[in-house]
Amino acid sequence: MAHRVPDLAALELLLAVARLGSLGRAARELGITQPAASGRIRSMERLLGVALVDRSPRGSRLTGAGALVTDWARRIVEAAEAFDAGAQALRDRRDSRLRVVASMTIAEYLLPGWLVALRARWPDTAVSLLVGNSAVVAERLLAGEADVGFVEGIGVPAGLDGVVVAQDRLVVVVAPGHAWARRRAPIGAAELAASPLILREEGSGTRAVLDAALGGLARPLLELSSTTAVKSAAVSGAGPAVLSELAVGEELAARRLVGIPVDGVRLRRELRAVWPVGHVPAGPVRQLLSLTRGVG
Amino acid sequence: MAHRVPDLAALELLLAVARLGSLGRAARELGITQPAASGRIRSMERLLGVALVDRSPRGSRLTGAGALVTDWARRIVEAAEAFDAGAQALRDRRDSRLRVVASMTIAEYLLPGWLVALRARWPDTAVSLLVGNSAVVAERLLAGEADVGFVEGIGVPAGLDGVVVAQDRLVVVVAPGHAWARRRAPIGAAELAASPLILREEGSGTRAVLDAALGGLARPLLELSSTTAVKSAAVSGAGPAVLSELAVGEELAARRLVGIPVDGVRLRRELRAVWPVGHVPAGPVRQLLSLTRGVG
DNA sequence: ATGAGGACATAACCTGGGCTTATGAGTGCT
DNA sequence: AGCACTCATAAGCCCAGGTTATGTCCTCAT
Repeated sequence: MAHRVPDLAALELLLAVARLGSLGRAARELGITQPAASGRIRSMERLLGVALVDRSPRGSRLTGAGALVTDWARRIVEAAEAFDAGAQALRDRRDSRLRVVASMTIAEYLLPGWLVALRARWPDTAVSLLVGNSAVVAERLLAGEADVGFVEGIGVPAGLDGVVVAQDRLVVVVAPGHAWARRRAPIGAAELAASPLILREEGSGTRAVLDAALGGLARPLLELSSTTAVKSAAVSGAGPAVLSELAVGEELAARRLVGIPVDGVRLRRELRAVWPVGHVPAGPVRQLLSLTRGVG
Repeated sequence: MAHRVPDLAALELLLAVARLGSLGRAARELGITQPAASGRIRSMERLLGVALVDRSPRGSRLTGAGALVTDWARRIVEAAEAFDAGAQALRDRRDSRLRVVASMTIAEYLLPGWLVALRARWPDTAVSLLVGNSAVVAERLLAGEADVGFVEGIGVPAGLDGVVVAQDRLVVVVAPGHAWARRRAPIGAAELAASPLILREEGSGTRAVLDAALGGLARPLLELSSTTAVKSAAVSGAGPAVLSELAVGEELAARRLVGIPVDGVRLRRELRAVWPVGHVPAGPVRQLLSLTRGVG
């Protein structure tokens, strides 16, 4: 698989060429020499079997295929940037200026994007990240070992203040081929509770919200231990699944999964930024919050 | 940037270790030796500055940080698979069994996912891909140079039959900091037509749909020549933008953009699979359609 | 207890991709 | 004409990452 996809450096080079219109300028921007860039693009074209750029004595322009490939490449590079931002935070365990402690869902799906944005606007803010459930978040904040926390759930842990930064909604999804994908009427609470569903295991946050909403009645068709596994099962048509909207945003947009409207069930939960009471967010914390809520 | 992100082979190895629970088995699956896998994981941990797997004499299990990193890595690998599927199709432009011609939006956002699924289920189907507007799609199909086409828009070009495979909806989006992000009431047609918007250039499919819906009245604040540019401008807070839901699914899920409800304007458009009249879809075409509509 | 087997680590060696510098050739502006 | 810009080619160097061969540790079955 990896054999047929150019490496990240090559993809970034391609994006730079697309943006700057010249191999040489792209090379300079990436800190390599022009022949290196030339060779890299050439070997990428050989790998893909498609001409990507039109060279001319006064610059290089993408071919039609090149434009398409560049768009696919951009997806990879963006995912890599999110990875990098998250990894960077994970690496700087202590002694960094902004210490974040967050729940798994937020750390997985939201934080990388925020960190990319944070670094774009305030490149000098060093961020560290710790992952844990609500209890861990509260403990670290109150011990002064973290500057800001993110939790999902109904309330704010004792001793903390907070604001809602996002809504998470659980959604019922099925593969496009499933019978439910063609129904017009929303599903009611009773029917949902009676239907066997693909779910996270008991004890997970997602499962807890669903059980609470239904009154502890969710019937498992499959119980899987990771969000990804649930998603894969649903995509492959095993049955209806209940998942965080955050986890399936891409699948819904691409129609690999279809969302089924639900009626009479409260499947929202708030995602909150939290901090010790009295500690008014300032400095880096405020910067981060401004990105998540758009108040800055 | 690329310096701090492991290469794709390393990320795939990490996913394999997570799945199989053993360095050696993961190595075997990827066709390399155990010491190579061991070294690769080690150098990845050195690069990230975080322990990713717990080695024991009876297997390897992910650490907490490792699980998080693995999830981020999965995003990159999935993007790479889509890239590969698209590139493969582009490469086999000639002499292949399933020749697809599609519009830009579909080729960029939907086809890669379909092709990954197609290859997973029918690995021997060689796919080729050509991109063009509706006229090009019709021309190729009628000339017998393509087996199936995908178009976006209101109707089916003359001489072709088709089915709707997905709905595309134009959405109005703003950055979370924009004033509209906090309004409760939907925007009406008149207000939308009166507001300066970030738009694709005139002549693009997206712009055509918007102009038609508003009666040719859209007021540009910025006119940009690519979907990506419009998206970037909107994310950076330049103003409200109108974009295909497909293009912003990820940004909406991650709350980098906020969708504004619109009232009284028909912003849907159908995405259709098309073929020459009389040509009942069969073989590979039918396989592909079964993935897009879930009827197979 | 003791030996077999699996899993990971270490060591020594080898190969090739990708970088660099140096240079040539085509185009257009002044 | 000549400068300034583009990209291509050639020759040489370096090291990341692979391989084979071995060592250590644990567990399980005889």
